[in-house]
Amino acid sequence: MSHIVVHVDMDYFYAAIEEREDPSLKGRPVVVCMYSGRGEHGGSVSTSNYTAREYGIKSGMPCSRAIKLNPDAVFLPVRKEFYTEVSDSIMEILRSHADNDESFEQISIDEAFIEVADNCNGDFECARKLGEGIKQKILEKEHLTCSVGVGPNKLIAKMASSENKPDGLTVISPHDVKQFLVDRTPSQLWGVGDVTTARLEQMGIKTVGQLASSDIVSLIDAFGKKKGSWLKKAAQGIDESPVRQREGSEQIGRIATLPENSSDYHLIMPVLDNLAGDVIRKVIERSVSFRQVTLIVITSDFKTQTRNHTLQRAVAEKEILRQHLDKLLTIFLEENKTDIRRIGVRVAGLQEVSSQTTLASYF
DNA sequence: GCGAAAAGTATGAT
DNA sequence: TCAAGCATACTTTTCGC
Repeated sequence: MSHIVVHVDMDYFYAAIEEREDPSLKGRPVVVCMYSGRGEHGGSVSTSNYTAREYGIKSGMPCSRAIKLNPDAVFLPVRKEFYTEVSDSIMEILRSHADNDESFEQISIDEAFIEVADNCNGDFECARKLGEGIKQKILEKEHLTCSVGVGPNKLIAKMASSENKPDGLTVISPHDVKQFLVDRTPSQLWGVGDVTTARLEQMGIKTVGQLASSDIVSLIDAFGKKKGSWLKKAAQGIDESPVRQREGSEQIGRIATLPENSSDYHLIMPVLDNLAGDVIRKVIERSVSFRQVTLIVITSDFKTQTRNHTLQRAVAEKEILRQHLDKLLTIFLEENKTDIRRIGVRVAGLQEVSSQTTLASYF
């Protein structure tokens, strides 16, 4: 049987939660910020509610710019752990509507796909009702709205959910896919960002329809084999990637802005040490160990560089992580003169810590 | 010179 | 002009034979 994918996207998630917690915020522009600690307003906008968006305030924008756009807006710092709790509760609802546990895929703190072809016996009208049911349940349980998209694959479902925001529900049946896509801009395709858009424009491709009928060879020429052929298929509404349960992220990282740009080990290492502690905490929580350690450096010219080390065996110890980061940083500072603006840690090559004792006591 | 692993970069969404 | 903190996919380089 063919697929029916439902994509659920929470509306202005962080800001909506803050509104819910403090009803006096409703109707006012609300901006949730990630502060860098550089001056009073240093940082970027994480999420803004729709009232704030009317003033042009949106994700990724410097907070200082948001203030200029509306000095009367309410600015709040992100409370990630709290939002994660709310997210977990919502994901539970979504998971319960999927065909089975394997047919649920959370892709971010506020978005997920579910496959419902079996539950709906291939019927898109049934999927619409299921989507309405999900919206209702989330509203009852968490007092939050979401936008839902239904489509024959993840790509179309994701784009459909963006179609009517906020609090929308859009169903695109296989028959509607071509019309749905043809007049869109390539940037509306999920996976096409600024860089890809600019290159397509250079090639004279301004609509998804044009992309769909453009020459695969020239696309591969410009974007490489994988991305080139993906673009052509996506433009035709074809996406075979399955909805699959993710076991949790493949990497765990933390990054922060230094109090000032610097190349001084004594200023940078303590910051790095704190980040390493955060990472280790998450590692322990997930009960995993890691084999790769990466130092992330963003220099004062905003270029990102990474330095990596692979361990002999997977570990989960703070001291070992610290040691390797220290070495990577020292080498980096020896080889580079540009000041550092932001510093980060990432571990990867994660493996489940097989708790032998637990297993043994179980049997 | 090969395939695999490691290292490093580009990209994207919130 | 001002620019956060994540994760993933992809590409290039190095390693082991």
